[in-house]
Amino acid sequence: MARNPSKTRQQVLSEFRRTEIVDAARTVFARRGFTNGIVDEIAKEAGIAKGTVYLYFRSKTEIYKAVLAHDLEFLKRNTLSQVDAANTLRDKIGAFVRGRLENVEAKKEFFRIMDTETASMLLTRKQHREWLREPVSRLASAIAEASKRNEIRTVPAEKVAWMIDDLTRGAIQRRLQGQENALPAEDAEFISNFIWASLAVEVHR
Amino acid sequence: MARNPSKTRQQVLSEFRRTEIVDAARTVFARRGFTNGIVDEIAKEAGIAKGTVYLYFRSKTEIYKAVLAHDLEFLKRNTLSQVDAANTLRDKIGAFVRGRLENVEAKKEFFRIMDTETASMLLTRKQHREWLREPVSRLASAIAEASKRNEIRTVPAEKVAWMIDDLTRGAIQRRLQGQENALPAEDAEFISNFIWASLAVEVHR
Amino acid sequence: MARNPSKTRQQVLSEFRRTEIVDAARTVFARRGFTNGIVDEIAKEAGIAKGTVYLYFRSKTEIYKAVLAHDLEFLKRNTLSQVDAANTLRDKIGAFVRGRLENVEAKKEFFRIMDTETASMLLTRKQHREWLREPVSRLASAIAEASKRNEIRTVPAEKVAWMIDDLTRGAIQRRLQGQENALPAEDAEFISNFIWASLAVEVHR
Amino acid sequence: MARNPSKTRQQVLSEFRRTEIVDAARTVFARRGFTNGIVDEIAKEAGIAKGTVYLYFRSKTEIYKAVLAHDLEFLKRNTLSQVDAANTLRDKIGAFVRGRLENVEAKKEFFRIMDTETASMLLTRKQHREWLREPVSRLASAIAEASKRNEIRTVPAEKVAWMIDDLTRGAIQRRLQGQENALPAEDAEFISNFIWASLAVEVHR
DNA sequence: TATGAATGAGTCTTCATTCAT
DNA sequence: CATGAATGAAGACTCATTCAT
Repeated sequence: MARNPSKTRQQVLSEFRRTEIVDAARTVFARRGFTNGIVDEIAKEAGIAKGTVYLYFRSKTEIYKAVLAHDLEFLKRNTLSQVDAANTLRDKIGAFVRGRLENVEAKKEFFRIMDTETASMLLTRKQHREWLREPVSRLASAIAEASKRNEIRTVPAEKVAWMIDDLTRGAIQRRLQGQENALPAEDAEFISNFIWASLAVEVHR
Repeated sequence: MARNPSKTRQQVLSEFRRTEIVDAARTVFARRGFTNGIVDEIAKEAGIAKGTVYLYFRSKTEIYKAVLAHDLEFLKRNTLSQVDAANTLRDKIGAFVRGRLENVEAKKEFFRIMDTETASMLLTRKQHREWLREPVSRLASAIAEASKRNEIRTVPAEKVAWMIDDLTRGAIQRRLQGQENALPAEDAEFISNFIWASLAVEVHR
Repeated sequence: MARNPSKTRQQVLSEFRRTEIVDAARTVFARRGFTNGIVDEIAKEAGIAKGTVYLYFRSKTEIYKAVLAHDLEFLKRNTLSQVDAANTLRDKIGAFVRGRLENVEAKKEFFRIMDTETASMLLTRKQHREWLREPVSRLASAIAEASKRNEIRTVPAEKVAWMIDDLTRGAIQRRLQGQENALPAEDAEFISNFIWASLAVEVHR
Repeated sequence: MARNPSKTRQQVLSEFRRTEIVDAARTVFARRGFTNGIVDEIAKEAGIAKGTVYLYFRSKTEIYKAVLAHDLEFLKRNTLSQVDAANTLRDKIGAFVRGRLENVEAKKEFFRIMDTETASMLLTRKQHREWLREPVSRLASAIAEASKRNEIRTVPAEKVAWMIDDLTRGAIQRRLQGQENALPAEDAEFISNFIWASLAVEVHR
């Protein structure tokens, strides 16, 4: 609420510009990919001049990284908070899948960028891990604990967590391609149930 | 088996060159992606001059398509034959997953190319479908039938088939990133079991 | 006359650059022809970088067209105004021939380009007609009228007009080759008289 | 009739091939111009392999020169013999103009090549002069003599001869462009008469 | 001789980045 | 800070010429 005294007017303005550029870049990169996404087009999309872009970013690659950083950070936070908010493993899995699928429509452009050759080529392995791996790890922990509590059968938690991620990614991809017309929530529900059915199976015996 | 007598020495040589170029291109595209894979580099990799490449392919794009066509065709045939050879649904699922995972080491470069934005942009939707969708559809049919025969619970066959594909792809990706050190067969086994556990569940009730 | 207030500084500068490039291109194309006139050479001749050329013209062909458009337009206007200013047919013929010959020295490069295979291949037939044909047609009309008024013998006006054009072009070519050392005016005078002598002949009977 | 003993079988064959190539080249150059006339296309047109072309000609340019040499030589001889065969100046002029115009249909390709930037750029000034100038000079001599004999008014013979050449060229060009549908002989007749009318004029007074 | 596959120099064109205003 | 004109390195593609067979 109170004006943060550490941020000067300049800094606020500067960050605002960076955000504008990142937003424009997201749109352009989603439309054309990294190589064909032209700086000029980003500038136009942002309503500024090409040169201005270079006042805020060292290079086209930096812009791209900024887009990824911003969006992956968002995705990470978002997923983490939703997973953390759920109490049972079943709900955590549901939260993970639904959380992402429900974001697809709103974050189409981001998801389109994510699955790109360039994305993985430009990020440090470390960065990539941190962003993508952390939510999965959180899920893995929950799985491990549930396993320990015998709520589910014994499984390699990490691996299963990644599999949940795989299923979610696949669903997202098909959604982006217009190959899926069910509601996101339904879709998520089905995936969660499918996973749960497998995990819970031995316990039910 | 029998030597095709209609193939002249020329044709054989010509096909050999095409193959050499496709092989070189696969390596280069896997290393750099489509845009950064320079024709000159492909030529060098193939041990020929740049101009020679253009004797066999009209354009860089055509080379890329040829790589995909060749490898996807292989993948399709391979998967189909293995799936068809299996008798039960459980085995078919196993064959699908294992068939792909066991290929990863040998076809690393191809799989690296596959998951690329460019791949889908350059292929006709028709081709893409035929290659990627057909094995999945085959699996879907088997699922549908097993469902009808009450071997598994009732599920949307197509969707589940795609999910199996998703899980396989994810496993392949982690394998390519060196994130997985289990044997492919073990990995495949786990995935198949995981799926089967979910599908078979209600029948056990 | 009045300075056009709608032209911004930018537009003026931009038009200036275009003109510079067109001028440089004229020189280069006259020296080497279209195919051998390299864009880089045009740029150097204009004292700018190669890339800059492409800020003002979409392609080498467009530059070439611009040269032709500019020069043919000038030639057309120039010829038309001089022909129109003359009162009698004899004077009109004289104006046509002299008008062009007197331009040779100043517009050497342009005339060198004009007689090129490429010139006609790159222009729309429509454009070509408009520029080259219109002055000839004007002359033809004058001939037709003079013929009707019995100032000259009866001749196919259009054909004779083209013949006057032929004679002028030939004279220009020889001039460009240094094969002619008479003054342009003298040369023109001789040609006009030669034509007039033929046209007027039956009237003298 | 008798076999020329100085020509070996080899030489005959060799000359035959050269002619074939020159013929093919004429066709291709007429179709595409020098720069766009590809050696490969010439070879195909001649029904031989590309490499073979280089057994007979050092370079593409040499082929082009050979085409010009052959055709200009033919044109020169043809014109000279027809002009020489005529007795009066009037007939000589008629022979010159008609001789060429009647050849247009048969030698379309050659005439199309002739009026090309490249033609003049590749020929030595000397060669060009010899071929184009000689027939004109012959005409000039006839004019000079007729002038001396008072059959025509006094004119600069050389210049008038070139003008006759100009008119003929113009007529040919329009014919090649399909802009003229009169018979060649009629066309030639009109031009000759037009010239003669001018030359004879003062004599008639 | 004849072939035609191979070569690589030469050109157009694009676009990330710089810099004078 | 903002601009957008200018730059030039980089890359796809063509085609005259060579050369092994």
